[in-house]
Amino acid sequence: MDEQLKRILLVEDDPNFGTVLKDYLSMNDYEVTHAKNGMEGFEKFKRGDFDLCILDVMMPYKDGFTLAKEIREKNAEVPIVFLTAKAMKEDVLKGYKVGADDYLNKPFDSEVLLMKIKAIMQRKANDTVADSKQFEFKIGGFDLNSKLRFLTYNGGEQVKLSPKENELLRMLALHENDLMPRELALTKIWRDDNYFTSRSMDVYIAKLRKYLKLDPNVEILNIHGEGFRLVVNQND
Amino acid sequence: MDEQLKRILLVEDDPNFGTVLKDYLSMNDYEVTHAKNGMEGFEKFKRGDFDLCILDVMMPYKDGFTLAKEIREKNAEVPIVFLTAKAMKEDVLKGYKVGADDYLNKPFDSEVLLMKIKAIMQRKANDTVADSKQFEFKIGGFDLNSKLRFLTYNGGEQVKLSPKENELLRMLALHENDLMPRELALTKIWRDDNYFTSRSMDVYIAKLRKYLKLDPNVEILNIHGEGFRLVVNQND
DNA sequence: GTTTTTGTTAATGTAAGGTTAAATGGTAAG
DNA sequence: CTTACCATTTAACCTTACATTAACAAAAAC
Repeated sequence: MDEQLKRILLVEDDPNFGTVLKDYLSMNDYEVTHAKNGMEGFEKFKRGDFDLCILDVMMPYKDGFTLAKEIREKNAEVPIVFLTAKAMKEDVLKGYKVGADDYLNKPFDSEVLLMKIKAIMQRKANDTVADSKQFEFKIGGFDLNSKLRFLTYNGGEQVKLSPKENELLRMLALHENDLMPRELALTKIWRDDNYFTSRSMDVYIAKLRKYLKLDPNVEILNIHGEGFRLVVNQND
Repeated sequence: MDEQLKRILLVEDDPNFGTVLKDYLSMNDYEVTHAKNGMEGFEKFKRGDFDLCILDVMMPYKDGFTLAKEIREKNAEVPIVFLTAKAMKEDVLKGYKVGADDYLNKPFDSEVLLMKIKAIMQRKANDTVADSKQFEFKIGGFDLNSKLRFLTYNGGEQVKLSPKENELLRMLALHENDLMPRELALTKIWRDDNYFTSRSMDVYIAKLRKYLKLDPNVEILNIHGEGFRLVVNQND
């Protein structure tokens, strides 16, 4: 699998500071989603798949702590960093109680932020068993090499797969004969769950079905409203 | 099984406040049923299946306490939260005596309400053994896979089931050879008990009977005015 | 025997999924 | 700088799946 860009959710209501910070992080090879308030932040969090959340503490409607708590309920793993203007001790305590991974006082040195981000990502990378590391699959008569992105049928011709084709087929293979929820592929591969990504996914399902037609025992079934199922019949 | 939306019954006679609150909760991903007085509240409670009740204490004809008592008679589990304008101590006591889970004084911070709701739902989620987790059933010669929604007869052809077919058959299977009350399926699956949902359920019973005809030892019997019974005869 | 409940089939409306082609956007070659 | 190519998204349109409602028949209760 190619190195995915690390994704950061930045929730910051100050438009100037937020934009500057977003640009700075983008320039340093992070993919940044910027939400302008707590509500928006939570919505975006639910729809995406983030490696780190940076939350401003002081926000108008929903403060950073409340947001952090909501995020923690959905996901116990994702690292959270708080930004705060004033360094009040009780706030810091509150933050760590909610499961903060770090704390930064505004104004802060942007390089310090980068280093901290790097450190946090690495720390997490180690103790995360991470989404299965399996990259080779036997699917009926096919062999999928997900690292090199190709599919072979009975040792014959290799079909090259595009990145999306590859990841989608891999995710189906990880759930062989079982349900692969639509939502899972959308949040993990497309990193967004909406009408258009869903349409896009259908296009890719069609492409995969075309490839898999070679083996009549392999098919991708739809489970209406739930997702897809890669089934392999053994009628040998 | 997919995450069901949590359902809230809101009983509040003030139309303005009620509507605003309903909208606010809806925006936060709750499915809200709004009743404008105690009578209506009780009717709707009986017909639906709610995860939480929010009751205004001061209501014209039937006050919140009386309503709460009636609700408790029907269901000892469902969490109840009272809304009250004045914070009179004896009222609070009365509320807890009726089995309140929490108390909120108007005007209240809407975020506080959200947090309390979440906390209560979680608390309940833990001590609820939750509706059976069984998803595979043997019904005479049939195998029902309720997660992937299909029915197999003697290991042969698979029939795909629609979500409603699947849930209904699963509920029948959970009560195999016993009465499955009409009302149970309607409140649990259709989440509403009225003439039309009842007719709809009959339609689904007919569909299931068609599927089950393959095995002469399996049938769905009606118990007039009560419900249905999935019987498996062992005349081997 | 009349009313209520249930059985069954068909009609309707809506949402989800399937398919194809064109638009977009990035990247490498010319 | 322009062109050509590729992966992906967007758009349009079509098909299928599903749930509800209607309409009428049959059975049970009263």
